[in-house]
Amino acid sequence: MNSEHIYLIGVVMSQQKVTPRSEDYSRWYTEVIQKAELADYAPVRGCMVIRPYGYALWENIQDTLNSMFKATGHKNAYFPLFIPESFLKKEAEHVEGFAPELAVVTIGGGKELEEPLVVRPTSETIINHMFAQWIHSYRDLPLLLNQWCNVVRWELRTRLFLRTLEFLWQEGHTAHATAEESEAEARRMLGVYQNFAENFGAVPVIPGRKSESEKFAGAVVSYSIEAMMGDKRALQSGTSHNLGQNFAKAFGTQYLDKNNVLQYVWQTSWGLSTRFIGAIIMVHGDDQGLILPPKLAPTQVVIVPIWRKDEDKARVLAAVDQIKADLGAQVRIEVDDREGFTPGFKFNEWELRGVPLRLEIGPKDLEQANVVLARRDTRQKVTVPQAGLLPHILQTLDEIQSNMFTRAKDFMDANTFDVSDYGQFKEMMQGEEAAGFVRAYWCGDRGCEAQIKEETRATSRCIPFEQDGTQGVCFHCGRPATEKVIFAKAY
RNA sequence: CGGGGCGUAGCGCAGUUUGGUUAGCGCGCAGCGUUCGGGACGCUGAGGCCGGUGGUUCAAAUCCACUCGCCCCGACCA
Repeated sequence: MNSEHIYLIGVVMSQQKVTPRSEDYSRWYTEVIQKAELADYAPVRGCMVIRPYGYALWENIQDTLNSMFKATGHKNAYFPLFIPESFLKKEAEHVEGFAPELAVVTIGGGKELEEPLVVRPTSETIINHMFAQWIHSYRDLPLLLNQWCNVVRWELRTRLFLRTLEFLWQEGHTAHATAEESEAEARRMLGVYQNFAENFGAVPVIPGRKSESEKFAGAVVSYSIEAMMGDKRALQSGTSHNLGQNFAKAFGTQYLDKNNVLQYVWQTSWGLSTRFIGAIIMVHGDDQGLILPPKLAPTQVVIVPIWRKDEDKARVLAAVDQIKADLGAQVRIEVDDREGFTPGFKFNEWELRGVPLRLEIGPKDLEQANVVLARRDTRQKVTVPQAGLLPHILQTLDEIQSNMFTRAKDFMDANTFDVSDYGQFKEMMQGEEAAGFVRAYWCGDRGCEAQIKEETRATSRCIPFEQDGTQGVCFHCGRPATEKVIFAKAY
């Protein structure tokens, strides 16, 4: 490989397109989403339109998770949007948890319905209703299903991708013969999420158990992966629940075991939603806009051809066609040959849209048989020969992917603190700015957590699996504590 | 649901205090020409139920009443 010229791209710009993150983080967030054309506001409050670019990102998330679920033996199915209201009421904690945020249909075809239909906020109930009919024998177990769908939760305060009235997700639902199996399944699927988040989204996460008050309504135990956003707030990026026999008992989901004894099944459910797109935006983005991880980016390489005269144009575009033919099968490419936009404009636009790698090619490059590659993550430009371009690009995309993860991991680690003094914690959590993650001994008591939330607006995010095995005293109430917990301000 | 703010072109705004003829500016959009290696420029042009309803008036974007919607801040959340 020839000597590569490396230089940083000038940051001087004639006009600021996006509000800098340091100025107003949440404004930056909404502006980036709209300007990058990921999503737009819908005419209904709290709802959003996912635009083609955002949906392509979601499709890549779906494809990746789908192949992971296939590898773990899960099959896709689809259950109805409408759930009889009475179903929700069968599991006590479940109703209590979801009642305030249900959308309910009371009229159909112009007539008042005999029984109102709930628009699914999640599908445990209707799935159990069906499981009860499908499962008869231990031979029917385990039953491992997943569905991709939309769900509706009538939230008060909404944010694009993070919390909208309707959102897209996948929900896995499984039934098992033993408590050990359902526990193992819940943990296994959280592992799948961690693998996905870290190795595909380049989003480092802390896997752990949810506290009593943060756990899913109707679960015995909830697990989650927690990620740190660019403003040091926490975002729950995926959850997995061991439902025990709670729903099985409410719906009579039973099977005959080997001894011909009727048993309730043990269940799990787990979900990852379009919220994860919010995580990608906030974990990686900078003041230029999005930075998408190569493995999930709808476009991995954008080619910007540059020309002055018509004769140059023809030659440059011919070279672009050749490059496209060489790379096309292995790299997701887009060629930006729009007329009437200067190269500089296009550079900025594709950076805003977060394309990991840009390839510039113009008359000067043709003479030398070179191209210019510009990395989105480091904003470095290098000149490389056209010969051997494919392996070079593939390697660069790998480097970007791992650099993005490392950078995010370093940020999270640098903003995670061990604290034992509650006064210090309170100090840290003061003000609007989030201080990051605080790891502290905590007793696990519901009331204790409620007080902490009241006093600091921080909540327990998860009790990490990774513990050093030592014991201590609760940093808030002083009672004995066996585990350290992550506290943070959360989305 | 309580407190604060805002509705004028696709977006951002001016005009409203003190009513007056054809409602303006920037960006964006369309056409043409010159440009093109880090956000180019000129000319021409399209685009408005001034959130809605009712009232006052010779006359309402402007004054009055009601109403609808949105945004921000406080109690819930993938």
